[in-house]
Amino acid sequence: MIEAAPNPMTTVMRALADPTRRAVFERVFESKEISVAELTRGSGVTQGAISQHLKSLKQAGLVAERAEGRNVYYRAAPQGLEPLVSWMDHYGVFWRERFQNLRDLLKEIDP
Amino acid sequence: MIEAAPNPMTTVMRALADPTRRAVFERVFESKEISVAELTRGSGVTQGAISQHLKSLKQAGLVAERAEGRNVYYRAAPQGLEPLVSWMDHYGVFWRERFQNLRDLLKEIDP
DNA sequence: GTGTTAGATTAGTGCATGCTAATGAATTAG
DNA sequence: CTAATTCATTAGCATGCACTAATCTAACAC
Repeated sequence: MIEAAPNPMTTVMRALADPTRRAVFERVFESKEISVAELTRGSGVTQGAISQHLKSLKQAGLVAERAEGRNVYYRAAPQGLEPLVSWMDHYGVFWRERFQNLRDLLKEIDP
Repeated sequence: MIEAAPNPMTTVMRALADPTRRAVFERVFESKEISVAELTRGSGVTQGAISQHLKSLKQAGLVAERAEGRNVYYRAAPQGLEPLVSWMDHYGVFWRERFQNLRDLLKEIDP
C-alpha cells in the first residue's frame, strides 16, 4: 500500500475544486441542516454521486453529519476552511487588499 | 469544439489543488522573478512538466511572464487569487475566525 | 409480515490529468 | 557556420476522478 497521505491543504483544495462538489458545500452552508435527498433534488446528478461528494467533503473536514431516523442531515464545518485561510494569510492577500472592509466590519461589531 | 469554459473560481482552485503546481506558484511568489530552469532545479520533475504547470498557472491568472533573450522569467500575480478571496469572503470564515488578529493589525497600522 | 424510502457503497466507464521522453523553435557562444 | 542552452509543445501512458446504475442496509408505514 502506497498511501502517501496528502496534506490538509491539498485535501481541502481538491474537495472544493470540483464545481459540483463545491455547489454541494455551498448549499449545505446556506442551509442550517440539509438531508441528502434534498441536496440531490436540484443537483443534476444522482443520489449516489451526492453521497460520494459528501464523503469527500467530510474527509476534508468541511461538513459534519447527524443521523436521525433514516435521514442523515449535513451541516457545514467552516473550520475546515482553516487550511485555505492560513495559506492565503501567508500570501498576505487579505490584509493588503481588504482594508476598508475590515475596518467597517470591526466598527460594526465593536463600535 | 465543446469549450464550456469553467468559471474563474474553478480555474484557480484547480490550478492550486495540485501539490507540485502549488509548490511552483509558491516558489514564483517568493522570488521576485525566476526562470524556468531555476524552477525546474529543485522541483523533482522535468522541465517540460514545469512549463506545463506554468501554463496552467498563467491561464488561471496567477503568474505572469517576461521573456528576455532565451530565458523566460516568471513572477506572481496575486490578483489572480481574487476569486478565492471573494469566495471565502462570501462565507465569512475569515473575519469570524481571525478576529483578534484583524483587530491587532488595524491597531498597528492605524492606532 | 410486505412494501417503501433514505442513504451508503460498489463495479464499471469515459474522460481529465500529471508525467516523461522526445522534439521543435529561438537565442547565445565559439 | 556549428554547438549548446532555454523554454514550449507534443505524443503516449498510467493514474485519478466524476458519474451512473445497481445493489445493500436500515428505518419507517401498512
